[in-house]
Amino acid sequence: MGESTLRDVAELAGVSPRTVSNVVNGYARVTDATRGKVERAIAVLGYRPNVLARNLAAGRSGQIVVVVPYLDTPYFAELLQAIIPAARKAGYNVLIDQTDGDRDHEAELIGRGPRRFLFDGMIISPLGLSQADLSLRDPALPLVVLGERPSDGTFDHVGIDDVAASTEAVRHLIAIGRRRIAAIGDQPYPTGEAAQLRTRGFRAAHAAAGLPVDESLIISTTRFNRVDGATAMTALLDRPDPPDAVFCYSDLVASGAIHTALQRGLRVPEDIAVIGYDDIEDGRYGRPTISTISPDKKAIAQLAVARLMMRIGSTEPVPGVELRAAHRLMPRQSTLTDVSATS
Amino acid sequence: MGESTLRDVAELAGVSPRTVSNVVNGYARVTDATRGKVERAIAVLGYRPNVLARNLAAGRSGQIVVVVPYLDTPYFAELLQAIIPAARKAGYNVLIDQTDGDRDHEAELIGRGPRRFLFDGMIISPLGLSQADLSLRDPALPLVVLGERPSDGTFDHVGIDDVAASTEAVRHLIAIGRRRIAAIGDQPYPTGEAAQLRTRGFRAAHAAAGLPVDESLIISTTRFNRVDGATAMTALLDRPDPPDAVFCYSDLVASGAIHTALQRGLRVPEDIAVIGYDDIEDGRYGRPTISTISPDKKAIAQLAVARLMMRIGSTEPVPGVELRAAHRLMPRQSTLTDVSATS
DNA sequence: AGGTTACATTGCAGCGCTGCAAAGGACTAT
DNA sequence: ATAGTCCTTTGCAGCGCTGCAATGTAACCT
Repeated sequence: MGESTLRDVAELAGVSPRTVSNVVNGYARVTDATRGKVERAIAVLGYRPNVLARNLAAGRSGQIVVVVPYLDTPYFAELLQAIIPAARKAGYNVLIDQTDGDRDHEAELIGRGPRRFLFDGMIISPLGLSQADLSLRDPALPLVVLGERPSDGTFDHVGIDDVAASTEAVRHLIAIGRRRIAAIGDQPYPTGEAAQLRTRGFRAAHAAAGLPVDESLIISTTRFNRVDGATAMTALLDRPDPPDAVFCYSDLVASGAIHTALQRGLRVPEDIAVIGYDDIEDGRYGRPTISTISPDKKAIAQLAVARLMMRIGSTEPVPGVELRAAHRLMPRQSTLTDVSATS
Repeated sequence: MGESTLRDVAELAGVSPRTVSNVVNGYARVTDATRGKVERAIAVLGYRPNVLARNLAAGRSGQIVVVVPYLDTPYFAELLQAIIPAARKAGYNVLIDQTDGDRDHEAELIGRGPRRFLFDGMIISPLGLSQADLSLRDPALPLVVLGERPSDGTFDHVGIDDVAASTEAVRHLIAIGRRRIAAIGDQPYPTGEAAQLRTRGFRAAHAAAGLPVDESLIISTTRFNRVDGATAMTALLDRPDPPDAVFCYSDLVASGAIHTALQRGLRVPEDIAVIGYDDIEDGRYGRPTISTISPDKKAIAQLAVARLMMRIGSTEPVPGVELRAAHRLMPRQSTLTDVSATS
């Protein structure tokens, strides 16, 4: 059996193709009798609508694209897991694009590329793109930005309050009695805005507690992964005056840092407490479990998708908004010795 | 400016729409003069072809879908990185689908779902699907299977020689003088075929060296990740007679196992040697670097894409073939003490 | 020169569906 | 009985492109 079309169904059901279309789309008022006939015909023929034709006729692709720097970074993988069902529910298929954080690749995607027809809108987590670059985009592209690139007023931005979250993380370290606190993950250059916000929180928590900040304990990294954490931790522990706690800008960094500490025979958290950021699944199962800042990924996904749908649906330009999802401090074994319940 | 169409370009260039189409597609013989005119018009109008319309007219979607159980598993992420460019080069866009290893989800994808129109073919790495399930698929779907589900003759299968690779891995452990070798990752049930092949290699290497296999050293796991490795290693080290080497069925498992060993104050590889499988990037940068079996991911990707293109292009049913990509043993620090060059 | 070949270019029809607006039919109000 | 109202169903045209086969024209052959 070849594929049957709307017309075939219409013929078999004895109605017009348009009516079949109405039934298929749950449109308008269709009498139960008609609906029954059509549905029976659909079942008999095994008809399924041709998405391609539908999209061409409707002038949309029915797909959105989610652009992330790295696919194998658990945080993005988990975020995608939240975005995909949200988009499906809204009737959209999700394309995934990995950019490796490459500026040109990202720029091409938000520009007027030929692939533009494949998606109706984009959710992007930029890495290489600077604030200025973002404004050079195709203005006709409905866009929602994740992470830390505040909106220029023409697109939406969804994120958590990084400064507040970071402040909480460091405040937690102070609360458990640590005084020499290091930070791993600063990125003191234009595209490192996300990192800089965390550094601001780091400072803010110190200020609030009346503690001085030892600038030499703020370690920069180019990425946020295990190796970076391990390397930075090695440098910290090689010092004559190592820290007694570390605030890592991602759970992967924390994981690498803990690994190094353990390898050196240090106890975590007794000798050195570690807190991460992102609340990735791995951190909930390792030993020790990793204390972290848990962004509400589901909320981020839903906000992003909802805004994007709105933008896609609207003909007028929509002013950009800043949306904040919730976050929670999750104390676990890497900062507490008496944690029984984890998760 | 709204989007301009083929017709607009044709009008401006003073040729027929069909000629513009020919130029755009690099088709047929077009005189340089005509091509020049058309290209100039395209540039002036900023024309880009509407992929949707093209696909509808051509009766294809221009997309293939790659189905993997987990997106955040580095092996799959890296494989995807190889597949995507290969598919793009062949003029196809890649959709990515994660199934969580869920049988029903996988079954739906290879069946006659409504999303079928979104892709012309599928590359799937099944996990929940049994051999029998695979044969229940939509026969009209061009399909290439990765991993260990040998072809039933109607689809292609691309993989490496798991038995041979596993044998090499264990032979390596024997060659460096180990005699009590454990295996972590067996899955003695129908969908665990991949794991079972590795266990076969494990046995084969023992047999070839005239060593007995201690069955109690073969540890089963449900998945292949860090936590599984850590848990299994804990069990092994708690024994009165712990092994002096471990063959892990993935690098993630190896990573978890090494983590546990180090945490217990053991030296790797001196006290216990560990070898993994997959050659993921993380294993090349950790401490110690992880010895592993490196499947030629690029070759796997290229073979899979090439076969799929062939299937898509062919109208006749194509008999399924078994394709083997190369693999290499990569000795690194976790099995050798004097390794200087890693990679 | 007449006929053939070769090639660049074109026209037609339609992929399968939807937007729009009108037609048809049943029913109510006067 | 006639006009008006409401709701279901329909027809038309076309989204932008390509497959196919045909057209026209220039170059070639004998």
